[in-house]
Amino acid sequence: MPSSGKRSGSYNVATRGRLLDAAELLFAESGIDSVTLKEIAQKSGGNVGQIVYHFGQKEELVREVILRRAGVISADRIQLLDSYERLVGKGNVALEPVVRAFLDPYFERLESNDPGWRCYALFIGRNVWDRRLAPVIAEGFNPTAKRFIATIRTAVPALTEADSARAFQFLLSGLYGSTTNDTRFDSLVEETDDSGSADYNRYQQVLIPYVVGGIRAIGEMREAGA
Amino acid sequence: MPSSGKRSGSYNVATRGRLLDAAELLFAESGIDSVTLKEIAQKSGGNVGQIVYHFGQKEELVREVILRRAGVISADRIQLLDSYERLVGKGNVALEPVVRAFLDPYFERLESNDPGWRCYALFIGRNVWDRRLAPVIAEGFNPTAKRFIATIRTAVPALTEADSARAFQFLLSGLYGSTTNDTRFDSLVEETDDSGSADYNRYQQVLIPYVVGGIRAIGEMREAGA
DNA sequence: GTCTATACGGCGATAGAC
DNA sequence: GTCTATCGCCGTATAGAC
Repeated sequence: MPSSGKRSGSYNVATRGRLLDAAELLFAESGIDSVTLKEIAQKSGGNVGQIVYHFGQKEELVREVILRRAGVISADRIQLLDSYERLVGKGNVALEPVVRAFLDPYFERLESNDPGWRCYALFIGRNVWDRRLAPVIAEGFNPTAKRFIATIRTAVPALTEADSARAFQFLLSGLYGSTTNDTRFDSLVEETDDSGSADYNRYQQVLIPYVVGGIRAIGEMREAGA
Repeated sequence: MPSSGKRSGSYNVATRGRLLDAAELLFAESGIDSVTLKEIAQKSGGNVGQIVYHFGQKEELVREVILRRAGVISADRIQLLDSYERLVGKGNVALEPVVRAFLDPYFERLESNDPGWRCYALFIGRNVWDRRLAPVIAEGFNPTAKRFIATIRTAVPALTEADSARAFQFLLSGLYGSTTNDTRFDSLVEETDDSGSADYNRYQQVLIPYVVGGIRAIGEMREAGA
């Protein structure tokens, strides 16, 4: 990487981006392992050698697919939380705005024009708990996660630190369960007038009260002395 | 399949079981695709040919690993729900016992002597939303799921059918989030005195109030007119 | 009926020609 | 910076031993 950054070559950056886009799409459709490097190359209009050149091995390609958008979404979340804490004071946070600061940016991106975000959500949701991805997931998301775990506890002081971490894990599970699965939901609901496959908005509407109510209930249990 | 069932051969059933056990363990450790047939065969004390003979292809082996225990856990859940409904009357069910009827059998098996159940839970939790597994998962779990979705709605009548289905999906997500992830939880909690890696009981204690409180909150939102 | 031995096409990864 | 040749290993299929 000599002088001009993006320019030398102009190919470099563009090719990387196209390869990442293609990989993201195909990983979302079929999972990491079912997708071959050849398919990714074809989808991007390139060839296998380019992937090897730019990413070395498949694992690194996966890594960059994850981290590329993880940074963006994490910045959104932190920015919202910062703004809110500055307005109400760090010790005066309420639970629902904190939960919204975490969830809203995700749903907002899902409804944006860039369809890559929807692929990303499918891919991430289906692979969050994959052992092999744990280091990358942690690298991309743990700093923000720790911040939110601490803030949830400030909002609901009756929680222990472990309670708050588990509550956050439930929050994550609910989010990924909402954004990952179309087909199974459709097969569980008879009436079809409500199940517009990718209608994330409907999930968001029930997920937020669910999470807030759930976390409050844990706090109430602790206050009752359990 | 002629006369004697299990006997001709005694080998047949035992080999099948060993292969399924080995596959279950390895799938839980490393995921379906990372595990090779050779590894499964070695772990079971056999060879690749046995797998091909008994299951034809890897996909069918996966299928039988899933369905073997799905039937057992589903029967537990239905039996508990039936008993409860008979005692209080079908129209008088309360939310928490219904949630418990679904969650308790799972946690109970997790704490049983058979470590296969813990492998199964890790495997299922990491792969519930896998597209390729959707048909098998539906085959094994949907009948019970539909029953619980309907019963949750009886317990909280303010829910729409779609609400109840989404609530059930959150319930599932929370369960699988609890039983799937050791490492990430550990990396999010500083103090180590509470995080005895596989302490499912602690998850169960907070998951039940969380789910019940969350579903109630959705119902209250609907009653408030949203 | 149960299992072993062997062969085949396709994968990810590597090295090196252009 | 791009592409081809090659390697070892994978899942699968099959033919035949017991």
